Amino acid sequence: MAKKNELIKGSIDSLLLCVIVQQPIYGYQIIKELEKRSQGYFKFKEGTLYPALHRLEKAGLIRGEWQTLPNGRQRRYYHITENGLNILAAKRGQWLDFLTAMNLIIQPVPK
Amino acid sequence: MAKKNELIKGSIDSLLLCVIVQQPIYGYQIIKELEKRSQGYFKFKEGTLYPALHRLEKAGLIRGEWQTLPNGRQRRYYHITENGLNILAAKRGQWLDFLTAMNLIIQPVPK
DNA sequence: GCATAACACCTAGTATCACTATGCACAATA
DNA sequence: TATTGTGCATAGTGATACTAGGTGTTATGC
Repeated sequence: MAKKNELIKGSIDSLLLCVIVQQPIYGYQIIKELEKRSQGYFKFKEGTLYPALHRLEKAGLIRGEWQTLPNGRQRRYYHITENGLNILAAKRGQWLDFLTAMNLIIQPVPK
Repeated sequence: MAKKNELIKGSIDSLLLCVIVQQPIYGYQIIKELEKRSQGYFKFKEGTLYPALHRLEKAGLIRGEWQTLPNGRQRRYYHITENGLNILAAKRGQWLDFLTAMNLIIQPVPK
């Protein structure tokens, strides 16, 4: 059964923060942005993204604000909070640690 | 509240296969081996390891065999199967892909 | 001698979380 | 006109790593 990639689990929060930290951005655009930047690797579904955004907002790492477009439609723009910045820095460190540990085990493609 | 590291999810199978592929080894020793090789980063609990081993065995990626030690005690040694070798190769590739994608997003520690 | 840690296996229950599927609403395109 | 794209949202599901507990033996510390 092996899902496509269980590795992704636990990485979403970091990915979202990485995108949001660069500019206020709304949900739908985040999906597009992550797909573009990862050269098509990350293709999150709305069912994955929105709950994650709500989680992050509830945790105080990001803050969302509704904005009304000229045509009357609404978008919810997220920006990162002070706390979010700290957590993002920590998460980058965690990623490096994890990466290092994984490579110590998985790399040895002795051959 | 942000578990220590959700990134680990999805990586266990690969880690186990990486260790088992090098030598027949038993559960308890796998924990020690992963901790040693990762310089203390990976410290899996039995409650994580044994179900994972059973899962891999059920999937046909590894095979376990009970061995009786001179003192009469028993250990279950696991070795990798042909299918396990293939999956391991695939998982190594998946790891590289994931790694690449993650770095494209997370790396930009501009500054 | 006795208690604690280490060895070595196991399971049940829980929480998390990314997924599928679905819904609403409007705009643009085919 | 029908489909695709934009933009938000939730309910339900499945996978999985965790906590917490259990069994029994051996080695170490006090």
